[in-house]
Amino acid sequence: MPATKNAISLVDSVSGRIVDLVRASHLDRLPTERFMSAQFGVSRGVIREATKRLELQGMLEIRQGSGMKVVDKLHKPLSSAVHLRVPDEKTRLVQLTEVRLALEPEQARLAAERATKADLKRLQDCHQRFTLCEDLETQVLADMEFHCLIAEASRNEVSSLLMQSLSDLLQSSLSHGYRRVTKDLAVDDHGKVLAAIVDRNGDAAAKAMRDHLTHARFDLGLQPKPRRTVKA
Amino acid sequence: MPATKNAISLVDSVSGRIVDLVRASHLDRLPTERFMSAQFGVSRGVIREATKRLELQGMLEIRQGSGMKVVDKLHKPLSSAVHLRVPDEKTRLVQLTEVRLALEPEQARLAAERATKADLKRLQDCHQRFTLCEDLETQVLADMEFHCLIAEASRNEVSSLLMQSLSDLLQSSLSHGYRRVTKDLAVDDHGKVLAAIVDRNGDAAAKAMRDHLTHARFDLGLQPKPRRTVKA
DNA sequence: GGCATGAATTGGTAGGACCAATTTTATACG
DNA sequence: CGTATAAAATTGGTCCTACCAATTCATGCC
Repeated sequence: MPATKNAISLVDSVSGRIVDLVRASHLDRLPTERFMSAQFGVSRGVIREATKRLELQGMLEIRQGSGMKVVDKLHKPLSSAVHLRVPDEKTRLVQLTEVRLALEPEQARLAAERATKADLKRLQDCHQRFTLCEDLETQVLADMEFHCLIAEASRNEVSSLLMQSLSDLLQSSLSHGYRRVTKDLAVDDHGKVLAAIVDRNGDAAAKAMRDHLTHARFDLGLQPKPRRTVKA
Repeated sequence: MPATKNAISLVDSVSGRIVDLVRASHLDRLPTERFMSAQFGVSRGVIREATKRLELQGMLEIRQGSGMKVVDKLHKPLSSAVHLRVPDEKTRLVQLTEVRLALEPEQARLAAERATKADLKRLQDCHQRFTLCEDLETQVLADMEFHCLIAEASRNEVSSLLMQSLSDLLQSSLSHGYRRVTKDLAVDDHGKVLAAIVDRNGDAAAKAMRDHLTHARFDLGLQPKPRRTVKA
């Protein structure tokens, strides 16, 4: 903790205690600031700073007049970090797509190996929703949901967290006119990914996902950077 | 912003203004809380909450009595999110390694295509440092630095941000006795990755990195999950 | 029972006081 | 003049009280 050499600040201590409380109690709402201030024996200011920290970390949603709700949106911090690091939307989309091309074929491969029946059901339901939906906003949501479900089916929580963050970032960009209307190709591609997962064929799932993302990149008007031909 | 329906909170507004200030001025230190409170016309409490947010986002380091230093550690939030989501260290390491197996070969491939002369020099210097170092802590640092430099050389900032976060998380685990002493193999593997990057051979770089990470996984005693043989 | 209004509750903000850690300044000594 | 030490100033951390803004709950009316 850079703030002190040895002593831990009250805000640090209290935020840790709130995390423990949330984990131990499975509450869906936290007590009020005033109550916790009395219970923990600290000022309301310290509670505020601690709870604001947890809000930023995606663990709480805080509403004036309404209280604090416990949520699980731990992917939020990455979304904002990426936003801060790469403020330009086009650049960000290019880079996110490259990262997806690395990550998602492996997610699909692992999903083919690890998906439960419930995972497959969710994927199939989502695919059907995507196939049938008409408006752009619902398309974007179903499209991203399909990808997040695959990440979940891979049984890798870090990967899933990354995918949720990427999904948030992508939804913003895709809703801003970066999407051309080629839903039918995406539906076809998703179908191939899903079929390979259902067949437990990891290689096919990875290839189908790679093909899909390559199509999506073209669809979004994002060309890969030209290959360098000069030696160092 | 869940806190209000339409109005943006002062903390939100002020934190945005501080980000703009940091970006516009290239200051390495921020003015004091009291000064900003007067300048922005808000209470010190609001400044505190705003600056604490930026500290958590990896943009500031705050020290009592000393002031606020502007830093660029935007990867920090992901590190803590992963820590919150996957508290068990062994599980986390398994999952991080899987993510690395997806991400890093592509980073190496792109680095082979995009690395500048300066990138290559840094990689070579780092590799030499790794080769010559003796103590475990320096090994871990040089090892992770090599990987982060490759991510930087890929010219993808999102990827680089991810790698920095993964590196932080890994350093913690690797320093806790998860590492067996097989530095020579890692030096050999890094050498192969570097040679492929220098040769501008993306495929070879990706393969060398995949091989390296496979070795590292074995080295760390992390076995892949058994393949499922049952159809859905 | 549904709707409108007022009261209570809960988070948001302001400001002043005081404490704790760091930096700067002043003083003493060789 | 240079160095070490102490004191003062500065800067972040915490506490308290008061008041504002948004939401929820209770009450009254039709």
